[in-house]
Amino acid sequence: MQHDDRSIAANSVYSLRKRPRQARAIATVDAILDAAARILTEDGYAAASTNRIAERAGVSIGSLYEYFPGKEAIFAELRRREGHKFYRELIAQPRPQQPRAAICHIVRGRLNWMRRDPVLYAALETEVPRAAIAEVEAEVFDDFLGISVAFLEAHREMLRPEADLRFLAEFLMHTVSATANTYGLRAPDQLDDPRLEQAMIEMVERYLLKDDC
Amino acid sequence: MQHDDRSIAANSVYSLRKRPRQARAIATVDAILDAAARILTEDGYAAASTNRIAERAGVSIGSLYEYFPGKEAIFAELRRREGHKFYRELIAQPRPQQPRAAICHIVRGRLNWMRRDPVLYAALETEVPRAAIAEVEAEVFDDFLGISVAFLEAHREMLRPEADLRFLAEFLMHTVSATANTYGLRAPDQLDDPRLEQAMIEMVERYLLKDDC
DNA sequence: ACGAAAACCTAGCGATCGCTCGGATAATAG
DNA sequence: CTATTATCCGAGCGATCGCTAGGTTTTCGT
Repeated sequence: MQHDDRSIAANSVYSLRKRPRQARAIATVDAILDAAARILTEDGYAAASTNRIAERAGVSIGSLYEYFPGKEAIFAELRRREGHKFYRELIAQPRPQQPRAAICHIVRGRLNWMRRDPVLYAALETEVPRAAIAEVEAEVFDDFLGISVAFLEAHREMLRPEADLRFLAEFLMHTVSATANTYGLRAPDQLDDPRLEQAMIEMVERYLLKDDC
Repeated sequence: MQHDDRSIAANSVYSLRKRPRQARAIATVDAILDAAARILTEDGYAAASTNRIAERAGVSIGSLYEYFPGKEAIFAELRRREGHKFYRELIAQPRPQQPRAAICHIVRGRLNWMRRDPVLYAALETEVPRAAIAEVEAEVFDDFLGISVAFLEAHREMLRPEADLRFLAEFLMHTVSATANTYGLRAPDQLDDPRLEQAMIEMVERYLLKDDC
C-alpha cells in the first residue's frame, strides 16, 4: 500500500505533526484513524476522546500525540483521506463524454461514496467541529469545481442559456452533495432505493439540459 | 393532587424537566436558550458548556438544571422552538393554489428561515449530536410531509407521472432543505444571491411539472 | 556492531466537564 | 398573616478531558 503525500496537508493545527517514516509508524497512524472512525460511527463525536481512540487503536496516548497535534486534527486527516479516496475513484474511471452519461456518472459516484459508510460520513459532515473540516473540504471541492466548469463549458450548446457557469456548477455540486448527505444522515436505508438515484439524475438533467436533448 | 400538565414535550432526556410557571422562570429558560444559541453561533458546540451557558445567561448553574435534564436537552429545546417558529410562519400565510406559486412559496420560505441566522441553524443541524436533534426534527418534518403529499395529490394531473407521491414529496423536501442548509453552512453570503432562489425554484419546477405547464 | 534517529510508552498534570445538593429567597394560595 | 410551592443560588464533587514530560525500546544507516 503506497502512501500518498497528498493525504498529508500543509503545516496547520489540522495537519499531521510529522510524517510517519517506518512501516510500523504508518500502521500506527492508520490504526488511530481507524479507531477514530469506528468510535465516531458507533458512539458519536462526543464519545471520541483522544484517550479512548488511542486505547481502541491499541496504541498509547503518547504515540497518538506523536503524530497528531490535537484531537480535531485526527478527524481532519480522516476526512482528508476519505475525500481523496472518493475523488481519485471518481476521476480514475474514464469520464463519459455525453452530458447525460456524465451526469449519471457523477451522481452515482457521489451516492456510492455515501453508501460505503453512511453513518461515518454523516457523522464526519455533521458532528465534527466545522473548523476542522472546512479547509479539508475546500481542497477537493475546488478541484472538482474546476473540472465541472470545464465540462459545462465544453457542452455549452446543449445547456439552457445560463450566464454564469461557475455559479451553476457550484449550485449543482452543492445540491447533489447535500442531498446525498441528507439521505445518508436521515434515511440511510433509502440510499439503495433505485428511485433515489433516478430522481437525482433526472432532476439534474432536467434542470441543466435543454428540453430537446 | 399534583396534576401534571407537561404540555411542552414528551417525557424524555431531551425535554424540559419541569414547566416554568411564573414569568421570571419563563424568562430564565428563555435566557438560557438565548445564551446557548449565541455561544453556539460564536464559538461552536464544543465551547458551549453548561457552566458557560448559565454564566452568559446571567443565571446560576443550579437554575439551569432546574429546567433542563442535561446539556443536550438545551439544544433539543432550542431546535424545537426554532423549528416550530418556521413551521408556524409558513402555514400561517395563505398557501397559493397554483403549483408554481406554491413551489415558489415553499422554497422562499425555507430560504428565509435559513437567512435569519445561517450560522446558528447550520451549527444546530451539524455540530449538535444527532440524537438530541433527531426526534425534534421528525415532528415538523412528518407534519409537513403530510401537507406536501396532499398538495401533490391535489395537482396530480399537472405532475409528470409518478408512482409514489410520498417518495416524491420526501425527496423534494430533503433536496430543498439540504441545499438551503448547505449554502447556510458553506456559503452563507450566497443565501441572498437571487440566482440561488431562482435556481432552486426552477429545479423543483422542472423536475416536478409536466413540460407543457 | 553501534550510535543516531524514529517510534513508542507510562504516569499523571492542570483544567474543565456535566451535574448535584442543601439551603436561601420570592411568589402564591388559603 | 402562615404554609406551601416555585424559583434561584453557588460551592464543589467525581470523572474525564486534552495533552505533556521524560524515558525506554526498536529500527536504520554506516
